[in-house]
This record gives sequence, C-alpha cells and structure tokens, in this order.
Amino acid sequence: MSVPRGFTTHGMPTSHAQAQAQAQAQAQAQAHAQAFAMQAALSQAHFSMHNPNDDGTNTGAGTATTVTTADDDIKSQITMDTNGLESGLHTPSIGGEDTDDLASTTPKSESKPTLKEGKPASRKKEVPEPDAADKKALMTQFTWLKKKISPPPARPPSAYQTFIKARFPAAKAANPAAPATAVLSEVAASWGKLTDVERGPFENEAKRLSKEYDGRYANWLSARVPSDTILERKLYAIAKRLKKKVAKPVPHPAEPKQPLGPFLLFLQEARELPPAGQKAKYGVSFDNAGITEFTRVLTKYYKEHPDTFERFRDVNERSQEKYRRELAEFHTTFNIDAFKRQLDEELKALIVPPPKPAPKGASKKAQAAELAAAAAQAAAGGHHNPMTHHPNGKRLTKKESAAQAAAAAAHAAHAAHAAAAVQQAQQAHAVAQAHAVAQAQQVAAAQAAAAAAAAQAAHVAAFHQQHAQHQQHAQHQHAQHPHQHQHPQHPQHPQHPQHPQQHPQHPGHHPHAQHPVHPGQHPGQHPGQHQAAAAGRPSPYGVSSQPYGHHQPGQHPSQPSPQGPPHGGHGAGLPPSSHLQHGNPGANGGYGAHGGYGAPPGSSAQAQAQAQAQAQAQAAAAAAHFF
DNA sequence: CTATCTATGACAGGTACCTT
DNA sequence: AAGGTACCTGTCATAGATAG
Repeated sequence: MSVPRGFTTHGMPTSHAQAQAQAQAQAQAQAHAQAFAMQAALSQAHFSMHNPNDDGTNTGAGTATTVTTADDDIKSQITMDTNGLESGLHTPSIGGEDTDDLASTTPKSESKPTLKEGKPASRKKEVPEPDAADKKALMTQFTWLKKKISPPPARPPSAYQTFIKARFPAAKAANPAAPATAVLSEVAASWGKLTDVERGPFENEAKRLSKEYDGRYANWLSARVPSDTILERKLYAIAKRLKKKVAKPVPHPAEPKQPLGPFLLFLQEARELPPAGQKAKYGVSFDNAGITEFTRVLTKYYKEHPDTFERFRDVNERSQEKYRRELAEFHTTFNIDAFKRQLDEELKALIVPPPKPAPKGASKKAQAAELAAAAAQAAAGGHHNPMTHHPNGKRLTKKESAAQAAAAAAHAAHAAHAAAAVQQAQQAHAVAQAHAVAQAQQVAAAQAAAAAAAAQAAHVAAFHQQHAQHQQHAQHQHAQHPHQHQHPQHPQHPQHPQHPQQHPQHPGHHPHAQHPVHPGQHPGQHPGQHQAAAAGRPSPYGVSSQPYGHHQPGQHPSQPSPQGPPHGGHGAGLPPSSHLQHGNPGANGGYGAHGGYGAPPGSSAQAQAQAQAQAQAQAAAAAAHFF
C-alpha cells in the first residue's frame, strides 16, 4: 500500500478516491460550518454593537460565501480577460500610474536572479541565535503558550500498530529473556507474513479507531475559536526561534485567505489544459512538464509579456480589496487585534522579572486593589480582560480569581450603587493610597506605575474589597466542594467528555479525513479535472477553503447551530473575545451568559457568597475558553 | 527588511505509532 | 533503538502582497 503521495488519488478509480475526498471535504465543511456557526452565534450577541453589518445578513457566513464568490468572479474574469486578449496584445494604454506600478514591480523581479544559477543559497535568513537570557525568556513564553493551546487529538494507530500492540505482550511473555527489540522484530516479521484476510481484523480495528479519531478531531475543530490560531502562531514563531518543533497553526475557517497574486492567477490559468488537439497556450503543458519546468517556462513568459501582469492585475486588485475588507471584518468580529495586544502584554509580563515581594499584608492589599480596579474598569465598560494571570505571569490563585470575579460581579450588580460607594471609599482609602505611594518608593519604576494605576482606581477598591471579603468567605465554604474548584485552564484536555457522541454529522468512512496539518494528502484533482483548483483544494494548512465556501446560508451566525454549543467545558457560552470587546457585563448578563453576576439584592450572605462562587467558576471557565 | 502566504505535484526524507 | 506503515513536511520553481 505504499504509494507515493499524489498517486493515490490520481491513480485510484474516481469512485473510491473521489468519494473519499468528497466525504472528507464534506466532513470538514460540516465541522467548519458547525464550528463557525457556533462561534459566530456566540459572537453575534456580544458583538452586535460593534458590527456594522448587524442586519443579520453578513458576518461570518457572508464571508464564507463571498470567498467562493470571489473565486468564481475571478475565474470568470480571467476567462473573460483571456478571451479578450486572444486577439493579441495592444500596447496597453496605461496611465503613468500604472506604468509606475509595472516599473516598480518589474525591475524588482529582474534584479533578482530568476533562474537557478544565480539563486542565493537560501531565501531564509539565519535568525540570530537568541542569547541565554533571551532563550530563557522565550522558553518561558513557549511553555506558557503551550499550556494554553489545545493540541489536536493524537492520530490513531495504524493496522500494523494495532497488531503490534495486540501481539507484543504475548510474544514478550513467551520469551521473557529476549530483548524487546528482538521480540519486536519477530512480531513485525510475523506481520509481514500475514495474508490480507489475516490482516483484516487489524485493518478493521484501525478503521474503527480512525473513525473515533475523526470524531475527536471534529470535536476539537468545532471547539476552536479564532484566538486559538493567534496563540498557535505566536507559539510557532517562538518555537522557530528556539528551534523547536510544534504543529503548524490551524487557521480558523472564518479567516479569509490571502488572494492569489497576478502571477499565481496566471499560473492557475496556464494550468488549464488546452482543448484536445491544440497546443499549450504558453508553450508548456502542465500535463507534460514537471512542476519546476512548468513554472520556469511560465515565469519566463510572464516576464517577457508585461501584458500578462496587466491582465490579472485588476482581478487581483479586486481580490485584494475584498480580502482586506473581509480581513478587517474578521478582525472586528473576533476582536483579533485586542486579543493580540492582550496576548503581547501577557507575554511581556511573563519575562519581566517579578518585583521584590513587598511586606505581606501590604502586597495583598495592593493586589486586591489592583484586581478590584481592573474589575471595576471592566464593569465600567472598559476593555479589561478578566485576568487569569498576574502581570508577572503567575496564575491567579483561586482566591484571587475569586476575588476578581466577585468584584466584577458585585460591581456589575451594583453598578448604580458604585458612585455613592466611591465617595465613601475615597475617605476610607486615603490610608491605602498613602500606603501604595509609600510602596511605590520602594519598588521599581514598573511597579510604581502599577501602583499608580491602582491608586487611581483605589476609590473603587474599597467597594470591591468588601466583596472580596465576601468571596473569601465563600471560598471557605467552598473548600468543602472541591469539585467546584477544578481549575478551568487546562486546554490540554479540551474535549467534551460529557458529550462524547457529539459528532453526529460525521460521515462514515474517510480515515484521516481531517488531519490538521496535511497539505498534500489530497493533492488536488487530476490535471484533467482542475476546473476548480482554487476553490476545492485543501489549503496548505489542511483546512480546505471549500467547506467554508459551501457554508450554508441557513447556518447564519446569528442563528445558533441547531445542535447548539455543548454545555459546560467549552460550551460555557462565551465568545472568545467578549471580555475584550465588552467590558460591560451588565449589558449581556455576565460572564456565563447565565446571569451569573452577583446575587439578588435581598439574599442572605451565604447565598450571596454561593452566587459569587458560581460567578467565579463561570468567569474562570469563560477565561479558559477564551485562552 | 524579511518571512510568509498564495498555487502546483512529485519526491525524498522525517516522524509518529508502540513497547521494553 | 528496533521493526513496518502511513502519513507529514520540506523542497523545487516563481511573483507579488502582506504581516511582522
């Protein structure tokens, strides 16, 4: 079965290979559609005020369909243009600007050695080796990021591996004195001697496991949010500097792809086979020439015929325009930029050496004040993101995050109260302020700034400290219910154990259908069938553009997926960036979207504490989801 | 300024899988 | 490290836009 890649699909009868590919594409489409529908549905509620297209007709789904439409547009445009040019090229009556455009690109390409002989050894530039300190810092960031990333499920074992697993123990037991390697060799040899029939059960088992894997993968995929990709890209970049290997980032299906440049559009067109009996348009046929020869000849042609550039430029420009628009929309919808900023801050904070510990009581106070201030900012509609970590990168303790959540919750619940409380608090906190200032003299400048920020918001702090105390109380009671204390931030275990069956849409039979990074697994269609090469091909990231292009209009992001998000786990109901985008929890009912904020005004202290604890759990879950 | 992304398919080399 | 398998990834040619 060891067939060169690319041959499998090409050489196989269409019935099997294409059915597989189709099933795969469909599965991906469904998974993506589901993922996006869920994501977008969640986002919609939270982002509607930021989304100019809030008429419910154009968010992510619109993006999806327009991507395909763009491709179609381009295709037809290319054809049109090509046909129009068939008569030969008139020297394009291009304006000065256009000429400049051309001139600016052409010399650039000419100055580059185009053919092999002059090619520089490598396009890659050696990244300077990070020094020891840098390395350590990068390592810190690397570890931190890695914890936040939920890797795709491990691939299922092959039939052979299943066989080894089944047979090895017995073989080893039969000959305990023999070294494991010898036993393994023996078992491996016996695999080689198996007939197809004998292999059958193992093949079947492998298929079964593969199916399971498909389900796990679909779950994993559907739980992804756009910010996951940001984290992965960051990790990838850092890993590169550290020369470590990590999985390639998997772009979110809603993320628009860069459009093809004029040259690639030209290549794509040139790939079209000439009608039977006709010679290849550009003197080289994709069918006959190897990819390198094909590209070389066409590149030569491209350079010698500036009109080629002209021909595709318009198409490209329109695509670029569309791409920029969609990208901007994507960024807005998912609040990508804010997330990046926040991430950068957190990463930076990781490598700032932690300030010298201040006297215990005081530092706790300062921390509480800071937390409360941050929470207040959030409650007041700022862009604060619930913190899961200290600025120094340490994870918040349960107590602290509880305090934070409680503070935010309480503040939201008593927003109207706040102003009055502030006045009272100001008085009470003159002392605390003085304390902060005194501290500021002792610590580094950075800490001073933080203290100043805390002091600025200290008037709110008094108010929140009350609630932090409440929270401590709650924590105390809480200790008897450890199950509620599970730390939410374990992205390594992102699955939804409560809903193991949650991939009903998964079509039956396509082993390894959805590997996250699998660029060449189904390397397109046969050259004779490449009418939709751009639209239907899996992207180099393994995320096909097709599924998204086929995104059903019915699954508009504003309408929750029919299945709805899974409960619990990732399904806490929080969009990835809601914290960033909306610091106003009062507007949407709070972190868990379950009205978890604060306690009813008239409830007992205990009930209040419990409610706050709940809010904390929800907030924490939300934070976990976000990161 | 440089790396990356976008397209393409063949192919070589690498890696995960498992266990001791 | 051993075994075999299947999949993964980088490379090759190339231009131009964009991200960092």
